[in-house]
Amino acid sequence: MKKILVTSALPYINGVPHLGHMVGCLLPSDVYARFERMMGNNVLYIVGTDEHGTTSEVGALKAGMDVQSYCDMNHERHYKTYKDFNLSFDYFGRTSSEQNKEITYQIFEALDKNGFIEEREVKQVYSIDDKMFLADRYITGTCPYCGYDKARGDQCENCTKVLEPTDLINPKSTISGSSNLEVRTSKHLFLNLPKIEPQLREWLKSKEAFWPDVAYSIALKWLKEGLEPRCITRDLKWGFPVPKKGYEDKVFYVWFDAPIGYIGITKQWSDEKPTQRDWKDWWFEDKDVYYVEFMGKDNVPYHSITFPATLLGTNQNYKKVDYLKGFSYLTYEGGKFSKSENRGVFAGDAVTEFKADYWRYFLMSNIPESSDSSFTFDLFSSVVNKDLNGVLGNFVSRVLKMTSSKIGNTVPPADTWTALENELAANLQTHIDLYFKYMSELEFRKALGELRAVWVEGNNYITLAEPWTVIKEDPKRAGAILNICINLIRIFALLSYPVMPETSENMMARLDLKIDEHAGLKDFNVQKELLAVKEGMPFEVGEPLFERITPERTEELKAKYGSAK
RNA sequence: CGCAGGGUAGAGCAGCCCGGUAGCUCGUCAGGCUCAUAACCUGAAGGUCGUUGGUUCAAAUCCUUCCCCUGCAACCA
Repeated sequence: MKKILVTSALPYINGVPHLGHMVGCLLPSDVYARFERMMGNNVLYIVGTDEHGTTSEVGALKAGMDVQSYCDMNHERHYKTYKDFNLSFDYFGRTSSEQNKEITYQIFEALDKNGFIEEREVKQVYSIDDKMFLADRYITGTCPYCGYDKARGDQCENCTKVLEPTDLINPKSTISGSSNLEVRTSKHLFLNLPKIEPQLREWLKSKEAFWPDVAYSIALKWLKEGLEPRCITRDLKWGFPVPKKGYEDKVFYVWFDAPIGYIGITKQWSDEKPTQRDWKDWWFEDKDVYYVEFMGKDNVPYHSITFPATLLGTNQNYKKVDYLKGFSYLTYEGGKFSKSENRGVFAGDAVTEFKADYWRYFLMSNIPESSDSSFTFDLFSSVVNKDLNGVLGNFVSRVLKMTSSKIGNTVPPADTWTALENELAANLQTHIDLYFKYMSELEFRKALGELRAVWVEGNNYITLAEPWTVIKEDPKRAGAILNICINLIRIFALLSYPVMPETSENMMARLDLKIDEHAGLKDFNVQKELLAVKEGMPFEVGEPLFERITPERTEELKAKYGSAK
């Protein structure tokens, strides 16, 4: 039994998660966690909200709330959304927790003691009316190059030139609109990445053969361009106060404590049952843990460079990522998801239209693994109607309805296998072996392709075996064929569980069975599994597993979610 | 010359690392079946593998030119 630690990039507290966020880290991490549990492994799956930073402060200000209550409220909102998608995390924590504070301090002090922290003076824009330092992007003005009047202090969106806030003509705070700004000097702490680089380089090299291209090449790019010391403190109120003399009025930069949040949240989890759980069993290199991280490509530099460097710099043997699964982006009907423009499907709305499993299956089978991919309702409808209804749902329906009407509502007896059953078992075993292989290698598109191929084997078998013809001459043989088919339903349910947990439970319930979510797929052998549902066991036909999506409904959805450019 | 990823049948993807009959799903067309959800099964048509030049007996695959899409460019997360 392997110990597998799974984390998804922590969604930022302010954001409204859309399908792109779901598919870009949260959903695949859940599918993987469920799969590895089913394989009998000891999985710890950690998610939570990333809460610090200017954006929450500003968000709270706009909502007229204090930051803590604002984050409390949004934390609940995120939690509910992910529960609606059936994410099976062991703990949904917060980067603002006491536990994370404790670990952040511990790591910081180790880095400081080891000489990886240095002081530097930084010039920054201060807004006198807002009484705060402004991050570059919270300053707008006219671009000196192209004259665009909404250029941000970090970059002009119009001409794409990278800017300094001081380049802007007529700079203003985007928070209050005030132009009462001045440049002030402030002392900050930096993590000396160049000093850690040799260790980091060596560690990263060991991942080259294993990580997906998207991840490794991005990490390498940063090393090639040369690392620079990275500022880890901010002049803000909302965050962990810096425990160092002269820095009492500053907090840690959100990107310093956010990834440490994986550890902090694990401690939140273990603090709930301190006699049974220990975060230290998961977070040190000698604990024999396999650690897999999921994230979008924008997050890769932080997880492949700065966070590992932070951990390496402690010299405390903290667990670092073994496999970094980076994803590209999902675009929406050819453009970007945008809450402000009301374009795209947001996670909360998605589950009001269709149950989570529709989205889970669709997103996993079209996950942006090698390049960006596009969500369209045409494709969504096609996948739901073809794969879920036509292939899987229809198989369950035809088998149970036929058995019920021709034989009765108990499982008919099995019989000696013919060449047909032997061939079925052989084909299934081939696809299932590949399914397991691809799942454990985190090749989701390929894995989902094999899952679908497994379902097709069912329809293929029943077509070739023709129980509707055989029953006229040989009812016993027809019953044996249907016995195999009912066993196939159970097998399909077990295999589909990581992707579509609700549907799997529904399928199993029809056969009066339950899913074993721990080890249900361990030592899976088709020959044996095809005999699991025994003669005489009762079953229910039930309603269709999925609803079809009509062309009219597809058009309605497109209109409702703003697909028109 | 900023960097990275991508450009393969009408659509969406695999194959590229380790050159050697271009594969899968949807869609289209034809056939089969009638247990089932206008579904299921089988077969066919459809591709000068973005572009230029090169290496090689042989290039989607290796090197090179240019073009297009996406993301990043370190104080937004």
